[in-house]
Amino acid sequence: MPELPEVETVVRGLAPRLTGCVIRQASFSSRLVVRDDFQALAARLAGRRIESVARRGKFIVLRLDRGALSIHLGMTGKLLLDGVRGAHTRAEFALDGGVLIYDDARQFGRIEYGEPEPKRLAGLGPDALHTGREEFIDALRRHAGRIKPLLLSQRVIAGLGNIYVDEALFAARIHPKARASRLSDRRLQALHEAVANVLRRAIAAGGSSISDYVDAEGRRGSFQNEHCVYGRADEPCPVCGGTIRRIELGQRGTHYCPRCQKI
DNA sequence: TCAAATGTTTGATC
DNA sequence: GGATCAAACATTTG
Repeated sequence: MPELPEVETVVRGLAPRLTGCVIRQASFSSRLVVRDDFQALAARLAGRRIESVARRGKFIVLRLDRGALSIHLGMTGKLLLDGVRGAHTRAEFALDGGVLIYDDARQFGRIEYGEPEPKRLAGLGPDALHTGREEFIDALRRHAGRIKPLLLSQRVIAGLGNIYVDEALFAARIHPKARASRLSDRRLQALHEAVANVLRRAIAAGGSSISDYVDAEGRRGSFQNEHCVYGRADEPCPVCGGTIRRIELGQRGTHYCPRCQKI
């Protein structure tokens, strides 16, 4: 569910409500989501003040008066302000300004604490939304692989997932199997613009809700209505009228227009 | 019953 | 060191 635009939407909803709040009590119930000792982590968090709420790639980062907490939503994670606890609630944070519920059916999400920050964040590449043209091109050019798996790798560029990679490649008219090292400057510039453009539009729409993504207040996004290729196999291409195809690439469903996107 | 799902990690192999 | 591929995690939905 959550790629950069969805995580950004959640962070924008949380930041004004959480900043300055104090964590009164934390509790956890999933060994998969929380790998640390529950009691020790709860003890560490109790009494901590939330200094800021930010996004890095697909991670939500709560900077505390000591250390930082990162929350990755995985595939089905939801972070709900004053939400209702349910069968898939995996963590709860009692704050002086409300309750924050972490709900995650598949438990692919992760909650980690670190000082000064969780180790996981160190391996992230430059953020897809805040990377300049030069840095973006440079990050991709260093690799010989196919462009789609590269864009999905969070070490190369952080924040993109299956939906927005397919949409950006379509907008830039680049075939998902194209080799990054062989794309011209012009085409990589077009890709950089397409990535920024699709992400900005998706954020403006509150993200994409394909199955169950909701923001911190439980609201769905609407960008799924603007998808050109993702989830539209066998439908006509909005640009050329050809048929959108779905293939498998890097173990992920991949959608593209064979007429618009040539290698 | 089977396939697919907005993600990431790990290990084998070339 | 890279790149590629498969499998794994666990659950829901069509």
